[in-house]
Amino acid sequence: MKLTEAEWQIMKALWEKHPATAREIMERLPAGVKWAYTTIKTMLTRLVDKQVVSEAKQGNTSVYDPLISQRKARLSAFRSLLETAFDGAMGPLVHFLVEEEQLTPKQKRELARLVEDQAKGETK
Amino acid sequence: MKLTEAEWQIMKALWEKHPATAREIMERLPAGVKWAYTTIKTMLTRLVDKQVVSEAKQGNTSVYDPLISQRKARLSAFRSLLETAFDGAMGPLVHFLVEEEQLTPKQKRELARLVEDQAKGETK
DNA sequence: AGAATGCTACTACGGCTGTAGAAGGAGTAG
DNA sequence: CTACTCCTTCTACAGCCGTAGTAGCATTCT
Repeated sequence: MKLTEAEWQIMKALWEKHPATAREIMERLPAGVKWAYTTIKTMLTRLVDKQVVSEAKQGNTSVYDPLISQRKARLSAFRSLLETAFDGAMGPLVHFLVEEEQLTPKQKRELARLVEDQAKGETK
Repeated sequence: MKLTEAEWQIMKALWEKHPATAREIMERLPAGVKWAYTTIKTMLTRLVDKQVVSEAKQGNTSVYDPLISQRKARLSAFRSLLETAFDGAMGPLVHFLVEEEQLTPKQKRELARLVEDQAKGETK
């Protein structure tokens, strides 16, 4: 399921600690983000509609839980980028990553190490 | 500048060969994509408004050119993903990439090689 | 000249997004 | 009982996106 930019904000707050009420989510949003309470409610409702979040009543208050993991959401966002911007192939992305100064030397070394570790584990 | 999914299709066709007319772009779209000619014109107009494409008259026909490179568009899309889905940090993304089976063994080796090459060139 | 073709500019329209206000029920402090 | 506070649901609205139709002007075939 595709999340919008604003929805990611909500979801991040929710993944961080859940279940959570709308108010708790509001408090956990990044400092810069100042949405009205009802804005958050609206987005939560939409997320529930999208089946990305579940809603349960606790007294008169709704309590929300993520229905998809951050991992899954990331995967989906990543795939989408790959698809639209890199012809769906890792090749161009890898190339881009390495070429575009996207990595600090440290990250490059870390990446190299991680990749090597993984590569080693595989049958050729 | 942020491109939408549909705009990426147009842009890809345009990067492939340009300058190009709307009709040429139409012909160069992936087989699956069947947009009306005017749809393409509309999107081109919007891209011109967004200053992502330039338009020049050749007789009574418009000829379009990309104003941003594919590299730059990719960079921007990539940054946006990084920002919204990976907390703006390469660390989580790298981790994700290596963990999530996003790479075939071959790609991992290639990535490792590329990364090493780059890492070598740098002052530690 | 008349008809067909091709291009342009303008208009449209439903759905999604960001952002919220308003109204109303319920618990709580006085 | 009354006022305040908090939560909920409904409604709104502008802007962007996907997708195109229509009308009008120029060129070209017959």
